[in-house]
Amino acid sequence: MKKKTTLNDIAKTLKLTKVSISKALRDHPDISEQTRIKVKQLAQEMGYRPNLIARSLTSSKSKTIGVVVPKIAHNFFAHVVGGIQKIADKYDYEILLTVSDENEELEKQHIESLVAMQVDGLLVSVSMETKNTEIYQWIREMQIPLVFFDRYIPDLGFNSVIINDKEAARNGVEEMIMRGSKKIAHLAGYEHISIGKERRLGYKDALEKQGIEYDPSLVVEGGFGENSGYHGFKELASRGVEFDSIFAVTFPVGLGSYIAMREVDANMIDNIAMLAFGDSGVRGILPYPRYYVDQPGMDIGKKATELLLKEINGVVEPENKLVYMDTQFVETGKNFPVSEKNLLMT
Amino acid sequence: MKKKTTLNDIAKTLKLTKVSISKALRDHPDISEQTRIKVKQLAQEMGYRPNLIARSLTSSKSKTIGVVVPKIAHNFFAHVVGGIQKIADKYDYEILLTVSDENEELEKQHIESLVAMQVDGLLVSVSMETKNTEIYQWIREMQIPLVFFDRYIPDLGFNSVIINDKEAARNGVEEMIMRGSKKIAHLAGYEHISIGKERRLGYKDALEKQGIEYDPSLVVEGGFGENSGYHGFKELASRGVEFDSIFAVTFPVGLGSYIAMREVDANMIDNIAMLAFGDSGVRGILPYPRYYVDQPGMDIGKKATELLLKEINGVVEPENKLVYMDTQFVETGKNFPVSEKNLLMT
DNA sequence: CTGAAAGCGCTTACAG
DNA sequence: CTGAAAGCGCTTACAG
Repeated sequence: MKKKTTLNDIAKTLKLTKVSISKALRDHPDISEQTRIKVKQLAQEMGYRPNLIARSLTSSKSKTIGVVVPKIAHNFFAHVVGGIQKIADKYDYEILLTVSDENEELEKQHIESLVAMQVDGLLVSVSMETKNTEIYQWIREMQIPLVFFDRYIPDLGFNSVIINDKEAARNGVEEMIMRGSKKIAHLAGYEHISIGKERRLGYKDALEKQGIEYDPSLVVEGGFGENSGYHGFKELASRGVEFDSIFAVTFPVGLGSYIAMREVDANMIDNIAMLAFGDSGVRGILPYPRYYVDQPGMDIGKKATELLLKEINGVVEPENKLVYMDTQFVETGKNFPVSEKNLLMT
Repeated sequence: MKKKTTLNDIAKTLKLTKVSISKALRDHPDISEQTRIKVKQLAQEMGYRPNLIARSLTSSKSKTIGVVVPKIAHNFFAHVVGGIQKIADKYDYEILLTVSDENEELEKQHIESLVAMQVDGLLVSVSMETKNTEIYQWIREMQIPLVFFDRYIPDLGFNSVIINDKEAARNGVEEMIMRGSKKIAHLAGYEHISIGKERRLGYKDALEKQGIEYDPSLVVEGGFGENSGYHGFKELASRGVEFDSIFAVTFPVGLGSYIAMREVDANMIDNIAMLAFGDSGVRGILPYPRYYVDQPGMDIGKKATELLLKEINGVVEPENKLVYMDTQFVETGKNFPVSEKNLLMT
């Protein structure tokens, strides 16, 4: 790499000192109109760009946000990251993006190196493996701003931007029941992860409200990816219990179960109704899931980033607040008519 | 934010100097066994983490890679970013991710600020608006390592990791013809973007090879997003020309055209065969596109990153080399049987 | 209006 | 084996 031109380079050819150059470039009132113009012109000619690393070191602000997502190649998280980007752009922050791949150790390592890189704050969605909260307690002690999104750990003193998982699950399952579902299986997420726990509670609530008895043999617990859905369905099928519908904890789980379903009995596809959290990103075109809870990924990303920036600027205090984003129950091809206004505007 | 402990903090409580601490922590042979142990223990207790910003300033290596993608909430790019991450993790680099949103000006701004942040190298996929190449020439002059992926600008002296767009398009269109397509419309991308130009050339080649006359009224030029597909189809339909098949330059274009198709005549859906570059990420389940060119997003990301790291380490010279990644022609539900081994392993 | 001094947290090269 | 010096590129606070 070629050597970049520095304040000193400009200073020398102008027989001034780097301090004056620094001031001139930042329109400091100290500097006279004419030298300011002269300086800026030369800076331009010499292709000067401030070294932001050096600036960070003096200002102890890096204008950088660290992000940890469990997965990136998944519709929902990709949209969240898109939202984060939009707000970051607006306020002139850059994003250090890391992916935990649902791995607790990787998550911890990434957080540590982001902190070592002096990010001004962190945005994290917890991996499905994470059980040890030490690293987060340390972040809290260090008073490093952090906002959770989608998957959070409660009672650690951090704000979280999430959807109302329990409520949305209850509503979704009730809608299925009103549309004729009688025996609804649940491919559930781990209980120790917020979304797994809450969605399952919503499922139970819906059954109770509709006077249907909760049957544990209709529930299979697992992770949040396609593999879990695939094996979850196989497990379910092997139990020999009857069901006419499935509530999948995430879209990937629904997708995995659908693939398993094809193998077990292709006819099921038309006869088993499926509800999932999240969609494929190809709205209304995919026949599965028949019903889904539309999660506003981009809005979650935006909101979480705005909140984090407020904490960074000391406008908002970190606490255990949960900020809920609205979701929508969608019946494929019905209340989401495919038309121009639903284009993703890309 | 609480003040982090520094080398000096450790030095003081140990009545040593920061230099010795620095050496001790990095296992420099200068330091005696016992003080090394003492230092490390105290560092641990005091929760010391090196300030990577400071280290960057002295070492003039930031261990950071800047990435510019046109879109992030799109299956293909999300997979590419996933691949970039994997390799970055492996070699202990962090990723500064930016999104140009297909906007030339934003792209330029992001590149400038990434350079100002002293990234060790850049990975970029050019926005569909980009016509001015000045910023890239400057990058070249500054000898900052840069590798293009998917969408590149030729003859600027950078290596690019791409698919063989022309070849894959030719092959795909020929496959359609062999399956009975006779009049294939093309929703094409802009000519000034590599993938737009090459895919169109492939389309023409296929027609020629199969003895079908090229008909300009079957080609609509536009961008690479859903909107372009939507309006492209409407334009096509308005021309009153006959066609039995569509070749869409990207998956989003195919999706947009499909939505428009539904509006114009829902029956078309079963009668018009569609070929697109890229898929939905929900392999084999979506009825559209009937045919697609499977683009190995993750592999492209990995390969581009590996190449970039080699340039950063001076092992590979930047030149105008094009590295091609393999693609595969897929007929939905046919040569991509839905089964466990096709799970995305998530 | 311009400059000399000090410092951000670290590393490298040179003394002792 | 330990330390004093110098520097990475910038900014802040204080003199003149």
